[in-house]
Amino acid sequence: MPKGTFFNLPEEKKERIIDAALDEFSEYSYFQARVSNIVKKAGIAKGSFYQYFEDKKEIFKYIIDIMGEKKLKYLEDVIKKQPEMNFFNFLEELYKEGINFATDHPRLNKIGNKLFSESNNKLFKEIMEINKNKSIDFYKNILKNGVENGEIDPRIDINLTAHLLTKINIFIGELL
Amino acid sequence: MPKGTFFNLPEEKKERIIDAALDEFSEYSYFQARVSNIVKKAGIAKGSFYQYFEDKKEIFKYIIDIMGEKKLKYLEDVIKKQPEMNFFNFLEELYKEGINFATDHPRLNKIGNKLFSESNNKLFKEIMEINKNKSIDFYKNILKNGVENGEIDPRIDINLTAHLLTKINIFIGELL
Amino acid sequence: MPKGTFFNLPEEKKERIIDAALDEFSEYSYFQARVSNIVKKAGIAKGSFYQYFEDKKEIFKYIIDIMGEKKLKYLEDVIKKQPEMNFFNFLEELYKEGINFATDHPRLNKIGNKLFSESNNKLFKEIMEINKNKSIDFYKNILKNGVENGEIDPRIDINLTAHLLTKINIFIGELL
Amino acid sequence: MPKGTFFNLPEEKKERIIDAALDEFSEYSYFQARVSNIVKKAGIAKGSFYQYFEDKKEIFKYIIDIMGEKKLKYLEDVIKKQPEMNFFNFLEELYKEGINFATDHPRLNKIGNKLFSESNNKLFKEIMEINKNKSIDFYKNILKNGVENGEIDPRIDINLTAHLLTKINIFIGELL
DNA sequence: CATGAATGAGGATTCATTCAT
DNA sequence: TATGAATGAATCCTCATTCAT
Repeated sequence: MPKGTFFNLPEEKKERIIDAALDEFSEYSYFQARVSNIVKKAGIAKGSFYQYFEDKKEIFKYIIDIMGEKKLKYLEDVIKKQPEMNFFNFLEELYKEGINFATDHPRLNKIGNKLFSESNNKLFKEIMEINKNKSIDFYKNILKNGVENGEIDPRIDINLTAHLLTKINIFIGELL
Repeated sequence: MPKGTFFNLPEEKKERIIDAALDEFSEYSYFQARVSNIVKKAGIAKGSFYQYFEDKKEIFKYIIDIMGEKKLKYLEDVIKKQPEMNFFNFLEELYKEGINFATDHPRLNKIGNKLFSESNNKLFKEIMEINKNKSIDFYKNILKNGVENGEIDPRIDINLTAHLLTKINIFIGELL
Repeated sequence: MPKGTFFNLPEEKKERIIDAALDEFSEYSYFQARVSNIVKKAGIAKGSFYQYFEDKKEIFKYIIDIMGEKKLKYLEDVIKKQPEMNFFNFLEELYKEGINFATDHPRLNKIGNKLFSESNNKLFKEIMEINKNKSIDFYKNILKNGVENGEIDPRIDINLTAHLLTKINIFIGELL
Repeated sequence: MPKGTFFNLPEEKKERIIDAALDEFSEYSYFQARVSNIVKKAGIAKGSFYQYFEDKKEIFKYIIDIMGEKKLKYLEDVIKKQPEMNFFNFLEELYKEGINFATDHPRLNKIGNKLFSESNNKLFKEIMEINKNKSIDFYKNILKNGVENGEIDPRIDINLTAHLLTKINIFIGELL
């Protein structure tokens, strides 16, 4: 999370900074992304950057957080309606909203795609402090429900399928 | 292409170098990969490296080339038999061999996957001097054939479909 | 000396600031000490700090001044009684009070110790604009008296001895 | 310890670098010392510095090591003769050699003095990874011997006395 | 051809101080 | 007077590439 100083900033400035970071991180991988590019694009001093964020890692994680929240907003309505739907309709709706998200937020989509492909990197795991993948967990849950409701063949490998569904998600995102 | 000096090297040494590069580029992205790691693993001097290769870019492209050739070997037989097959059998065989390749050459497979995900990067395009994708061109060709033979609906968007088939290829590679 | 604004401050605030500076300078050397730590501990704004003090140098010198005054208070009574004492009793009393001071004001004692060890540093001398040491001068004076009174062998090197007595002072301070 | 590359350097260059480091660390505290000053004085490129030493910490520790070894050479002969001497003669000889060391190596002496005064600093302990002080341990040992031989009153506090003897050592060093 | 030392541009980060309100 | 955001020079360190032997 950014430091308090960041949140005290006028809305316009915060947006300029986030926008600059989105530009940078959607174009370059975390390691290729340059703090100096972000501050240049945002029109702030280098020193200021470090008053808002602990380090490069922090702004990156913040951008990922924003992505998570934004995506959740798209999926929320679908998720609420889950009880009324069968598994396959639900999946369909989920993907549809995923596509909407990617269309509306192309830079976040790009970042998300990179994220997955970098997530195997040892150093990267350290940076993100992520061990398990939220997305995979999400699918595991709904798969389990599907099995319990008798909509899904209980012989499937839930773990593998969740992994697969996540990959398909990414796959679709990359097509956009 | 490596300099002449590289090809004059004893087979064993060349292999050691390629092996080291494979290790490095399959573990790290092009930008994260370190020349010094490669020379250390290969057990050669830094100066020697630059007598074999113009720069980091060059060895990377060379590895990609090797990958292309190796993959081609897997597909060659299938491609030869294309005239005797209908489009969909052909596709099936193609994928099967693709899977064989990925299984036999896990490091090359990893590099190939990374390649695709980095290929959007402006800087990366410059590095690779690649604008068009060989794989996509390949699928375009066989799609065109399919259309001509009446096996494929001529209303499909060949470009898009070729793109899609390539992605599916990558997608499968990532699952392995 | 602090700016006028500092002295206009309510007593309680002034003390908070001095206390924070004492904490910082007793824990860290002048160069390791951070203005931002002082303002944080004092609970004032950074801008305010620079309305009270010209710069870091100034608050440091001010702390040193306070130390000098406080120490003087301890020694004053002894000094007054100097005429009635012989040199060696006087010295003894001086050291006794020095120990009392160090015990009562551990942070100032720490700062004083550091001061001496840094005082050789070229940059530091510039900061302190000190070339001669008050303490040494003080001992020179009483040594001269001692010689005049016939209590001390006139063949001693007054300069050297004054230096030595100062060092012994520090030495004792460091033991506490 | 420096990297191998440092030891491969021609004697003259190694000396130039050590000399530059001695200059810097004897004038400035570890934190004030600047790598850029060292390389400038040594006449080497910044990048070269980092091929010889992992970081600033490492060259500092190396200088400390050199100091330890050099000092040991001075004390070695005295220590060998310990069995033939009584405790107080031994101590005297030890101090004499300590003075010789300080006179012959004024910069190392300065660094040693600083070392002790900084050794209380939390950050500094981390840098040095020193928890117990070699010097104090050394004195504890010879004190124990003295007690066993009946030369020293067994009622003394060995710990405290060792500490005191070390301080006196430093004290003398600072006088030179 | 082989070697490994030399180089320096460029990166992230720190912090005293200034500025605008 | 009080505030805290803004600044940028200065710091340590990295690494692809060049150079001299």
